[in-house]
Amino acid sequence: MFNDLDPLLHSQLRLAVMSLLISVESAEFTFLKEKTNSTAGNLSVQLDKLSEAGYIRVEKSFRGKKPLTTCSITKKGIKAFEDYVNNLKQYINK
Amino acid sequence: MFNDLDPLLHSQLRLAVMSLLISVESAEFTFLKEKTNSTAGNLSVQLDKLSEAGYIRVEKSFRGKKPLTTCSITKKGIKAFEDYVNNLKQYINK
DNA sequence: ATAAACTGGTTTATATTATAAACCAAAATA
DNA sequence: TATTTTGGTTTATAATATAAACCAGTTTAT
Repeated sequence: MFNDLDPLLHSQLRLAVMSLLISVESAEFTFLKEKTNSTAGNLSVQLDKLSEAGYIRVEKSFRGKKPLTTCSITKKGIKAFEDYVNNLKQYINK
Repeated sequence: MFNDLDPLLHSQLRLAVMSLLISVESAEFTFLKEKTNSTAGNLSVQLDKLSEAGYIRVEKSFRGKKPLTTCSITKKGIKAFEDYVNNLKQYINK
């Protein structure tokens, strides 16, 4: 009846991040921070979790002299997101 | 862009309970326990939270000699569930 | 009749999570 | 050169989810 929801994705901030990343090639930390309306600290932690799960790729570089963190979704991440959405439908389509 | 998701509903077990209750007049504790595959303790706690929020009504009676807990969704609960589902769509419709 | 197991839960403790606050290095600005 | 801003990370705290322990009463087996 109710499939389990991937706990990693069943989190408002991480889900918002994945939702953004799934429709772009890559996104910068500051872009994600602004779009999700999150604090930098919280975002940093959640990106780590998604990254450790292999759902996203996080690349650190520099733009000019400033640090630049760029994120992109992985194949595994896309699959996980799609599965999550499918499972979720069992809960919300009465 | 992303509306906040009601934290009370953004919980696998509570969401499953609401999902069940929205399509029936009322449901017994044991029915909810079985359908959601939850432990009694966890279910008990989560029903309390939904009840305190005014999202469900919990009635305690007896069937024969055994205690019987019966739950039903309230108007407020229906509204909250519908709002939650609508907000959620922003996250999952890329 | 009495012990053992089961029903229908609640309460309490613990692990996990989310979030905020504090911090840091470097760069830009006043 | 002091102050603020940028772009974050780390650490501490609050909130949540979950499991484990418990409880009152009932049924079943001995």
